[in-house]
Amino acid sequence: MHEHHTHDELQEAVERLKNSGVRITPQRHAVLEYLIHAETHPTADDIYKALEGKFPNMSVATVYNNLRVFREIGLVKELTYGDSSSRFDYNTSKHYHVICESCGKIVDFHYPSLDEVESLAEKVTGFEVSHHRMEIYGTCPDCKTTH
Amino acid sequence: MHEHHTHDELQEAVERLKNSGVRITPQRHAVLEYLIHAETHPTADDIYKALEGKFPNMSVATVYNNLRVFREIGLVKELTYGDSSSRFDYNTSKHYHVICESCGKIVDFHYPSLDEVESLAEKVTGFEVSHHRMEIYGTCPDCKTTH
DNA sequence: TATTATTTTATAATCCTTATAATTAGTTTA
DNA sequence: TAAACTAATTATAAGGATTATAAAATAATA
Repeated sequence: MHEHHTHDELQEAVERLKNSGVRITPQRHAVLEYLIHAETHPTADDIYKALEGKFPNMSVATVYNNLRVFREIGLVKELTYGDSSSRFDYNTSKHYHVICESCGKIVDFHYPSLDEVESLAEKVTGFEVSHHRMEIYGTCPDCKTTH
Repeated sequence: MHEHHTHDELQEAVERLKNSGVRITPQRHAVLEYLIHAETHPTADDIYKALEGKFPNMSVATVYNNLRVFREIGLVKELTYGDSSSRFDYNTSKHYHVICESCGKIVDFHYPSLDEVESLAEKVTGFEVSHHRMEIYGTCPDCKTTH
């Protein structure tokens, strides 16, 4: 999903963590690295299973803890769709998601942020708007042809 | 949230259920009625608690079952935000939601549907788009002043 | 009214996520 | 570098929302 993740991106993220007073442990580093290089939007369990080989003793709680830390710092976004578990997305640039209702595939979709919607919402509701989320649902090319 | 819910709206919904071969039981009727007249976007447990007086023996499973039936027919929309439980919204007209990050209040917000976003997504991703969801987050007037 | 299919109920089970407490391991300071 | 301090990890249990199950009740139909 994220086109080019150079080593620099991981380094940058590590620096940002350090500056926030977060320790860089091997497990934490691995979770972060996995997220940055992920071609998918993994669940906590996906990450846990993927790192099982490298860290046979790692606890699921560690994955959740680290994801929370990353989220609080703003490195990672938590995506809550209808299905059971949250998905996690490394925050590169602002983008939206297109989700296949048949197979669950999630594809990034870049679109200029909907600023006017936000400002109209402020006017109409009196809220002080901070951000918004949007997802688009449909059927992906693979699922269209496969029947 | 929904400005005027005449008796007709409930009747219409009941008809739609009947036409889909769904039986109208007292519990089902009550859940539906509650949703239509709700000023909030209740969770399954909200509904369960609200109907406790009328139906002391009703099971939570019944609430969930009926909400699923309503959702499958399209009468009701399930909203999944970051927090633990889903919220349910009776589908009147298309609208969006503005959510207070401080107190959790949900306010309806009408905006012309983002058709161009959908069609661009189709072009770029090759998906056959069916619909989208959008929520706007911020601080509500009450929470702004109360600080 | 008898039959059939659906719905409700009560309960248990499941799944995801968080809490807890003990242990381990980074980090800092002397 | 070693000691001290603090944070992170682990293993486990607990929590909460939702779903599954099977028996009992109820609605629809003939």
